[in-house]
Amino acid sequence: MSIDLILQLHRATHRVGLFLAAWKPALGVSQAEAHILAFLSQAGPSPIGAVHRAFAHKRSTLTGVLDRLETKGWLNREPHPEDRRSTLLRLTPKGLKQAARVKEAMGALGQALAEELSPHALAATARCLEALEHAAERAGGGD
Amino acid sequence: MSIDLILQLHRATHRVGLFLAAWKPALGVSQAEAHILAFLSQAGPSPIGAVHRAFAHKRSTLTGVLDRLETKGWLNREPHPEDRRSTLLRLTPKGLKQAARVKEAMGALGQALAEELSPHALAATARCLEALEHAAERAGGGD
DNA sequence: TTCGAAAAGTACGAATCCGAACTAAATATC
DNA sequence: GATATTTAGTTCGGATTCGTACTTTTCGAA
Repeated sequence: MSIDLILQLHRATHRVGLFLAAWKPALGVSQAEAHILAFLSQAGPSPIGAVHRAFAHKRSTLTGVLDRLETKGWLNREPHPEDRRSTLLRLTPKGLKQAARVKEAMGALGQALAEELSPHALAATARCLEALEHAAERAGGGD
Repeated sequence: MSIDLILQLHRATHRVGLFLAAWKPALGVSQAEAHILAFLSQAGPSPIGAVHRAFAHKRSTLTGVLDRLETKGWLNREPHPEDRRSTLLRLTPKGLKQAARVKEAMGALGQALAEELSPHALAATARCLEALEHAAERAGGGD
């Protein structure tokens, strides 16, 4: 029964958060901040909208998180060269260093996962999550 | 690479939230409230600790959510007959009705999922999420 | 039996997140 | 070419969540 799958999804999400919070040496970032650091370090400089689509945060939430990251000196907002409405987010060297630490923590979790599950099972899960996103989006979760 | 899996997990979680928020007729409950209603209607009267373990919310968060549900008349706190430290949560008839609506919405999402994925893939995902929980918990996410 | 953890919850202020209204630039329409 | 719509992002006040400290009860020993 797939209601359980949804409940399980949320439990797993919370536990990932607890794991990152317990990581030593302490990361000193909230979960949302960690995600955005990891995302930007993989995707390179991106407009805010791309981050929004990547995580489905509320836009106003994103503004706040980005403010915090900018205050900490981990990223800069710069004008988008091709669209004056838009803002480009770029990690600073300090931000890149911090992102590396975040990815290290996430990688450790991935490592632990890989010890328990086959690559095939992991790939199946990625597909399932993707399908879940699509299903939720089509069925009414625009924004 | 499994960092992406973690980022994807959060995106999927957010999208499920958007789906539930967009459900018509409106549910009028937050995500956390919806989860707890669904859980209690499946598990029956439970102590707060069981709900805590089921979702890995912070305990203080749980107190607030339960306060809201109690104010709305959807659940009661009653003393646990066998442990005077503990409190038993019981859905009221109104709460059960509300839980049924929540489960209907979740079921619709599950339905959409089932159209895209085989039962086998869903089962693989459930196992993977379980492994993820265990990995995160063992590796440092106690509470 | 009594004393020291450990477990179950709550209280409260701080941090975070969200909804609604807003500005500004790009695009479509007439 | 003027105007309406869409897109990108922010602001602000309220709702939610969290961290820390606290109370009460239970359990395990000395």
